[in-house]
Amino acid sequence: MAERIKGRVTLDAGRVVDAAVAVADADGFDAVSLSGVAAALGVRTPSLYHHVDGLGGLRRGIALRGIEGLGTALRDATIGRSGADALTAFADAYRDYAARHPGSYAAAQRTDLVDDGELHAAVDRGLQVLRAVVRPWEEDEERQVHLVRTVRSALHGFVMLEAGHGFGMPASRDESFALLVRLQVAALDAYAAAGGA
Amino acid sequence: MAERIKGRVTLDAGRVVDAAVAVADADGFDAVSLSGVAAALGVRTPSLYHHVDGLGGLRRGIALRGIEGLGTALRDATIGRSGADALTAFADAYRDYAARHPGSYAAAQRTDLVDDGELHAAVDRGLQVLRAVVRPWEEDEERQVHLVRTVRSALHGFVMLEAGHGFGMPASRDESFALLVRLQVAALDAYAAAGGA
DNA sequence: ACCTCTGCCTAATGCCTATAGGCTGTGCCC
DNA sequence: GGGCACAGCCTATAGGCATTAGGCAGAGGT
Repeated sequence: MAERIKGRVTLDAGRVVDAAVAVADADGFDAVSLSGVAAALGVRTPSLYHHVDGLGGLRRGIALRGIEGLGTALRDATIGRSGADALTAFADAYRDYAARHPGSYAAAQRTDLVDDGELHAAVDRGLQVLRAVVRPWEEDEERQVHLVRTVRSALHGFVMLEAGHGFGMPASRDESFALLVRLQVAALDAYAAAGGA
Repeated sequence: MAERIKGRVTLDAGRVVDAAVAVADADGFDAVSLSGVAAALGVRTPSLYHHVDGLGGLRRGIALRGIEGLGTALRDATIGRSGADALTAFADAYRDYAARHPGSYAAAQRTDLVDDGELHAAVDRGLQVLRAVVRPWEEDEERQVHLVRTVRSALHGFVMLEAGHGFGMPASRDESFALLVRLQVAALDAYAAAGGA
């Protein structure tokens, strides 16, 4: 496809994004620059334009990786589980992924990526997993949306605050997260018990 | 203090940050640049350095505004309320502030502002309000921390997702948020009923 | 009236993105 | 086996931004 052998291996869109993801996860999303990635690849900056569509395209590539990686992690974590068990596994996988790939996760939250069909589809694949997880508490698809948003908000918020060192108190963050998940389950139980109020 | 009258009013640290906040809230935090703010003020870029400490200082100023503004909004909203009533008012004020000041809110989440005493103190003032709000469900200060983190995560996550157009489904976001708040209350009730499990 | 100081300015540097156009080696085709 | 076409790297260049250095003018006190 786009692989040449000479002794020195040459570039490739995938390899460029690989390098960018590495920078993003190591030094933060804002630290990603074309010149930095080019330097990491041992190449001059303009050469990257043959593989990605400028800085915007590179960032989009990182975001797509983040979204897809998170989606598969979530899917893998919840396979064969249901109810509170599935929700807990989902939550742990979510937090774990964000902690391991802070740059890619942050990239996926860029607001300038709206109306991007491929990205939206990738996000939806992840949300389908969560939708399936909350189904035991709410059959109706219309109302599931609100539950999905609620759970997603809690997880996303925790993960963002944790990544941004937003938790100043010395109390254990693991413990806080475990409580958060338990409270989500309790909330869903209460919701179902009340018949979807 | 730093106000001169000539016919043309001159600069001031406060005025510079004012202009920056206006840009941030209108065009997004990432759109804030020294050159843009200088242009908005009818001034050349280097002139700003007499009032703020470069781009970093300007961003910090925006963040501080966001944190303090949010804190006072939260305090005002919860005065004279308690229990579920207070939590609902807190949540509504939180979301409302973030929606009205997206740039300042985003600025307040920058990860590069750790170990900044003044900022931390401002954040703590806001968190004290939330601490007081959850007190009816948990007296113990150690364990309050986890509840504060949980509620804060849910609100922060919702607000961030909403600001980033993360909710693709056409379902009402107001309704989702109202449910989120109700579920937080239900979760806290279940927590208290179980004696802090 | 002068002197100082505050606070604006111009000038210049360096890093970044982005575009245009040249050069080289690979692999195919004759 | 030799030339031809092309992929993919390169240099050169332009323009935007942050940042620093140093000049200049007006306000206010003495």
